[in-house]
Amino acid sequence: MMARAGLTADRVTEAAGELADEAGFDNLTISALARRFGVADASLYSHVRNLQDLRVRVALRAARIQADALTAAVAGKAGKDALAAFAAAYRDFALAHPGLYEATQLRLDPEIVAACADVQRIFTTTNAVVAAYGLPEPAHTDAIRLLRSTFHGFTNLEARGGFQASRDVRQSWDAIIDALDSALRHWQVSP
Amino acid sequence: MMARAGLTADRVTEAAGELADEAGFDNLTISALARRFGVADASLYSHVRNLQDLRVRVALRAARIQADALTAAVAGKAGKDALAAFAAAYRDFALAHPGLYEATQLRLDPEIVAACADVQRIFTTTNAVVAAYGLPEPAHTDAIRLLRSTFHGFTNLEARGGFQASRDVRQSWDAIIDALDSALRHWQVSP
DNA sequence: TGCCAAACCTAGGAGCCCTAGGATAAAACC
DNA sequence: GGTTTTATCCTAGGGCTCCTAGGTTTGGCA
Repeated sequence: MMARAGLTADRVTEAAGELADEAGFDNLTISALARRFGVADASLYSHVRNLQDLRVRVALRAARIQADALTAAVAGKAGKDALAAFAAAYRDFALAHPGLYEATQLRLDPEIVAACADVQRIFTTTNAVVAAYGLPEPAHTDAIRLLRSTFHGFTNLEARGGFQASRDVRQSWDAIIDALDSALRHWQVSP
Repeated sequence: MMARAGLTADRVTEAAGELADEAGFDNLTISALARRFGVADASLYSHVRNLQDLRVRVALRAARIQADALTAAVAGKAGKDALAAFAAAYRDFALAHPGLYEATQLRLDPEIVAACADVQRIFTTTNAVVAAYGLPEPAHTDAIRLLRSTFHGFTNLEARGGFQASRDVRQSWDAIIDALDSALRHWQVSP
């Protein structure tokens, strides 16, 4: 009588990502997702253990998409070129997929993080961008943290309308890349 | 028979802030707050319109505390001294009051933001710190956005355990302040 | 002391998460 | 093609949350 929706863990996760992008990761809910499929809430539990599991799946999917975008952006580049390309890909991903970007901020089990190749790819790509500046440890690690903090903080503020001054946000972003590049080149290595 | 809890909007908001600090802003719930007072859920609705209203009240309270800390920290300082003091106060607040800090990230109605003196104090204080570096517009605004982004991103990452390398987080923070100071001093003002 | 405005209550509806166990469509096998 | 098996999807229901409506008690004040 009623045709089946043809659900599977992947399709559910994919739709969950779309829902998160449209309604926000916080509003990613089992009920809303079931409604989207025209299915009872309970039906989703055949494919997903519970809401937390669904959120983790979306986060891992987001990591894969983000890792793809970042690694593709910096391929064959170095120095400021790589930094600018990395930054552009980072911001573009956050703007194009606000829900997935929120998902990347989910606190994941350290074991999952260590085992997830996509998360590791993000690490190594970030590492490669900074490595071109030739900083010794611990400055290298500090520089990575600076970049992660600034990119994350900026996109976060932008996403929730934190910049209300008239200055164009994109131009601020470009100026900040310049400033970060300058900071990396002139990093003061303490003894 | 049963002694009254002596609730009032302020006491409710204060307790809500404590609960948010202990359990996280996301877990600030009407039920949990009522339990904390030993009172029925419905009783709180005499003092607070609804959950969203409670969250806004906590956010405004957080803005006041944060504004107090920031303005007190930079009083009488300028240049890098002011920057370092601002940064220390910012991070200390985020670490001491994780729930209130999360509350400051709540998306508020622009009218409320404009009308809230404490939020404006945070703006003017940040503005003053950057003003000492004498940057012309639009570099001044870009520099403010850099600082806000980096501080916000760093504390956010730290709060959810985003820095897992062995490098001490506090030392990274200090190095990043140095780097930001350098970036502000050497800001490249485009024509 | 008696009245009034709060403070606080019980009762109950709606939405969400999740479990248990049953029905049914699609695939696998004979 | 018919039968068995499997996985998909269902209904029923419990617990937690937010919130409303309307009643009861308390503490202060005339």
